[in-house]
Amino acid sequence: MQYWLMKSEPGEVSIDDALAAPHHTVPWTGVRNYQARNFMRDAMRAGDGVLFYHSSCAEPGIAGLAEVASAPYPDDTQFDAKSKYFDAKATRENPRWMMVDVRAVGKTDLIALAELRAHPELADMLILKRGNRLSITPVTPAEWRCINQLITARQSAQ
DNA sequence: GCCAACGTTGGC
DNA sequence: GCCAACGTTGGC
Repeated sequence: MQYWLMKSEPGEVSIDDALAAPHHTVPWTGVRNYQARNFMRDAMRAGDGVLFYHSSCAEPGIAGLAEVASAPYPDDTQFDAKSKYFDAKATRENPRWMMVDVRAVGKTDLIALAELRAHPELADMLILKRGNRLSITPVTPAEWRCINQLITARQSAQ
C-alpha cells in the first residue's frame, strides 16, 4: 500500500466532478510527463491512497481523498488527433502514455498550500519543494497520517 | 500576467 | 552527449 498526491486543475476535473462521476471514478487522463507516467505505470496499485490536490486555481490545496481504482492502461487521448493530448509518436501497438482510474472517496475541507507549509512534519513533501512541477508525487506514510489527522481535526471542529 | 524552475527538443 | 532554445507548470 502506497500513498500519492495527484494534482488536478479544478477547472478540468475537481473533487466534486470526481464525486459526481459514475462510481466516483475518473480516468486520470492527460499526463504527459514521464516521471508521473512511470509512477502510474510501474508503482501504483489499486487501493493505494491518493490526496486529491487542486492546482492552478484560486485556492490551491488538498481538496479530497481518493484511491487508485485500476491497473495501469493506455490513455486513449494519445491516439486522438483531435485531442490536445494527442501524441503523434504513440501507437496502439506501442502506447507511450499510461494512466490509472482514480476513485474519489470524499471531499475534505480544503487544506491550503499555506497550511501544508506551516507544518514542520510536512516540510519534506515533494509538492512543497521549490520548483516542483510534478503532477504526481509519492507521499510517505508519516505525511499521509499527518494530513489525515489534519482532516479529522478539521471535521471535529465543525 | 509575471516569472522561476524545470522538462523536452533538436542541431551539432 | 552537450546545450541553447523553447514550452509548460503553477504559485503569486
